[in-house]
Amino acid sequence: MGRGKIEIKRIENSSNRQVTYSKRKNGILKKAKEITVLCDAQVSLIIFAASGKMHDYISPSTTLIDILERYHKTSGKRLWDAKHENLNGEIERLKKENDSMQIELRHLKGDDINSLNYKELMALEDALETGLVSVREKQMDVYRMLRRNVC
Amino acid sequence: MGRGKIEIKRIENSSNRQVTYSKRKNGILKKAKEITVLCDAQVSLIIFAASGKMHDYISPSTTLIDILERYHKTSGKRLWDAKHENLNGEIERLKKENDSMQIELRHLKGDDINSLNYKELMALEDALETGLVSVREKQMDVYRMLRRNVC
DNA sequence: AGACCTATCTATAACGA
DNA sequence: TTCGTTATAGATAGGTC
Repeated sequence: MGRGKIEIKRIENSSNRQVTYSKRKNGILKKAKEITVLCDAQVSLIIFAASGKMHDYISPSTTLIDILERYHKTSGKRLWDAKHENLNGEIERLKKENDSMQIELRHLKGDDINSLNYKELMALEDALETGLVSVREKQMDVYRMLRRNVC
Repeated sequence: MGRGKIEIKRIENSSNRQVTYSKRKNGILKKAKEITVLCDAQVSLIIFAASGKMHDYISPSTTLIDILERYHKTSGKRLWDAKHENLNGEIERLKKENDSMQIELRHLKGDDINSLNYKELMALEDALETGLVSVREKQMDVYRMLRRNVC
């Protein structure tokens, strides 16, 4: 549709590609509006350029959500169901992580340790001693710094 | 584009409207495919005829879900229902909880304590000492139990 | 409903400023 | 780069079968 015929394959020259994108994007948007008016159609059109810029058109008689619901019903394809499952999975994972950290924290604070065996208690003691050593060293560092600044 | 020019307004004759719908729908689908190939664009196009029939095109390099997520991010418009928002909210909450527990755990183990001030270091020392006392008491309990069972 | 036809209209590729 | 401009390719309205 222009001075020369072009093959339908990726336009290698990036500035031509950009120009063509912009023109054709406007063309498609216009067509979408036209079919909406001419034929009582309901259109949802979302275009992302390679650059990341987005353009969209949703027929004014409807909403994107409405179209997606109808899409879901008509095609049977999952949209946010799958998304929901992913989210639920992540929540499960986070909860487990949370629980085990909470238990570990309580143990370090000396709570809920009745169920631990002797070996576990020894490991816990080690961890606490190591922590205590580090913290006391750091305290001394801070203390020395303060002294030096004062004197 | 044809034997006669037409105004862009609803086509009153229903059979003409249907025919025009079918032709233009094909035209738009073709354009969507073309811009995808020519310009590396990613398109999601869903069309409902007044009759309820659906047609769609999603660029093969992506998925509708992916496009909707990007749409959500780019436009800020909500697409998902309240449930979805709640799930996202819960994930955020869990992640924060997770992060703060992780930090607390590291502190108790004597890691990453450079940023703590003297007061915080003292509180940490207290916590560790309390924990250590509890753990050693429990160790003694277990030890006494073992002795009693042996003798 | 399609599928094909074709005169006409529209979109746009290439170019220029 | 982003406008206009213009020659041409492509889309399609109105038809026929």
